[in-house]
Amino acid sequence: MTQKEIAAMLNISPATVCLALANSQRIKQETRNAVQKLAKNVNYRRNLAGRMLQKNKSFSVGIIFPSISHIFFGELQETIHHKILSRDYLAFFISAPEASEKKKAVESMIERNVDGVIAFNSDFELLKPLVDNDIPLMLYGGNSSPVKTAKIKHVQLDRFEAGFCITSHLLKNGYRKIAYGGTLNLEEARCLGYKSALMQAGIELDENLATGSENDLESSYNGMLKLLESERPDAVIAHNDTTAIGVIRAVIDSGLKVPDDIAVAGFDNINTAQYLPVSLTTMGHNKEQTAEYLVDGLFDMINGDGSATPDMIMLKYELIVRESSGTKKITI
Amino acid sequence: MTQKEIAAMLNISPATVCLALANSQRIKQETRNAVQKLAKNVNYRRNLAGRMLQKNKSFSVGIIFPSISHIFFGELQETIHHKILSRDYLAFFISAPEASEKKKAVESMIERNVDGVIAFNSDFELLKPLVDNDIPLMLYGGNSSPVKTAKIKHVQLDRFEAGFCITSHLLKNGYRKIAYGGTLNLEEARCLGYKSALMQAGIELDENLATGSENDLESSYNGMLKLLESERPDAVIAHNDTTAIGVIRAVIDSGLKVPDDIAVAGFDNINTAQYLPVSLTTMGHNKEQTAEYLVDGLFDMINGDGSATPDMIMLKYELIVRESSGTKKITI
DNA sequence: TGTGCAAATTAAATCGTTTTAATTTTAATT
DNA sequence: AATTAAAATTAAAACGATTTAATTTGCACA
Repeated sequence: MTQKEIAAMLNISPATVCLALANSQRIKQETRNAVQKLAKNVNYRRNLAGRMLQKNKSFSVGIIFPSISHIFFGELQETIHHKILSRDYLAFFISAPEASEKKKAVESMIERNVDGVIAFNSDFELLKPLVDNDIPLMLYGGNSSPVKTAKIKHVQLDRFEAGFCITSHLLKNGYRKIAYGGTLNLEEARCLGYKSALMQAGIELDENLATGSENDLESSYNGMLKLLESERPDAVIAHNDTTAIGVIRAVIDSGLKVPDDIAVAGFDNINTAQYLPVSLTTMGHNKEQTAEYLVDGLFDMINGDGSATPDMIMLKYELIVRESSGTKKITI
Repeated sequence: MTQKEIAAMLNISPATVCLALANSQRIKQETRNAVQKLAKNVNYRRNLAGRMLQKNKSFSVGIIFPSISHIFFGELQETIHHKILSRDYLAFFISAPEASEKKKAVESMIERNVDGVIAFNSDFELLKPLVDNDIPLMLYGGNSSPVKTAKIKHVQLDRFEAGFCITSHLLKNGYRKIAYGGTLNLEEARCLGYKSALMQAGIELDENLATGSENDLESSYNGMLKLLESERPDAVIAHNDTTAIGVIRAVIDSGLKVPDDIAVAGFDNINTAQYLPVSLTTMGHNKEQTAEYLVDGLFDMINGDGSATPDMIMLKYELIVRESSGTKKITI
């Protein structure tokens, strides 16, 4: 059923139908009622393709994740999704771990005329085509854009501070031999914070004291098992909470105890963290607020000039101490 | 940049450009090359709105979940997503816990002309408008459709068997007072299997022996704490793995041990289940295979007549025994 | 130099909605 | 009844890609 057909049924013009459906004042109340009533009766639903073409908008936004199955992003997705839906928009979620997939995702978004994009931890270079096509872009983490446009906003995360804080926490509690659960990348702020805190305590960073694993469960579990064959750290800072779960399990399977033998901490404060049999010490931040800023900021750029929301915010992490990091037992 | 503009630049007709871009044999190789080369140079990207309108297809499918943040669905989503992407389609994921939200989601899908829908655990009645609009529908769980069309397929889950199996497992290991972690709904197959196994062992179902909680972490945690105030089951069958995590934590916080004092089991075998500090006994099934059937079946209906894939498959669960269910210690 | 046939190209319509500018209708005023 | 202003409606074009049917071009052969 199309507007044209409705028009024919009522012996009026398609233009009138269109305006009446939009409840325009230009159309007599009586006519509007008639159109709306008939539309309802015949189950009319406007065709978005036609609308998109005419309006040059798609009423959808794209969300590019490194991985949807990463629990933390799943949690964010739910909230983001909700806020987008309430604006009568729909979201294309794309999980694109690899650069080549990200590139393809970006092409897809342009083809589909998305009205805006939120991208997580992405290399700006890959997102550039969006900017070239004047598509509002909201960045979360990742490297910051060298370009300054009215159509770009950022959520930065104080990962240096977070790495520093969690390391200091462990140091304060007496742990000295603190390993990194994941790939120790000294280009990354989190790792720099870790290094900096160690240095301040007079401890030299040992690059071998890391699992070197990917950030999934299996890999971090295996990485930790392997590390324990040659080293015996008294604490581990995991790249994130999921990684931490793998690390803890490896400690247990090596016949050791968390936190008595080895303390473990993560990042993100995923929902399960506090309910784990060994609850998890972690650096958390407010996901609800993050999602809100991401979506509000994006729509500010889509519907307005972007001036109603800040161009950048810096998210602070907060230390959440739980069972997985106790106090180092002094062995005499 | 549009096809028309490219046509103007080359002094040929838009029709030729369109055909050349589709690499049609009808166009001379030489012309095709010229068009494709120019298109690449000027960064031409076809506009999907125009294409949608003409083809009456959207090259996108809708996925309706009860909740994206439910870890199990997150895991499925990743796989499904991947398989859809590889077909040059995009997916709208909608998380719609409430009936009203599902209804809205369905309207959205129709408006947007999705080429097919996968719906999880949904009441068929709510999905009916899709069928009326001839949109291929793939159902996972939920109540089965009373309608038989070439455009509907099902994945059924043998939840009765699963409930029966996990309960039998616990009974066999000596547990007698087995509670249900969640809302005991005797309309639901899982619960019926539970009841049936109990009956077979000569145990009467005690409807009070349930936490009565929702299926999120917090609610199941609180529900279990509450239950422990009045009852002391020796095992708990949780509605799913996430629920099980909440239950286990409640047991621990009540000063009891899993599985020594209380055994716990779940459903779904989420990725974390085997890595938890107390690894989880659960009823699992092959997610990869599930996702494959869902997507293959859907596209079989979208692009073909649906005859290449079965109209219904029944997924069997498999018992995975881990630490959370030990053997009941005999107290003399 | 035509004739016929195949190959290559194109004009024009279509998909459904929206919008602008123009037209028609209605009502009010003289 | 004529004039004018306001209100209501509408014709027509536009968005961009695709497709069908028609036209043009090229080439081989007589």
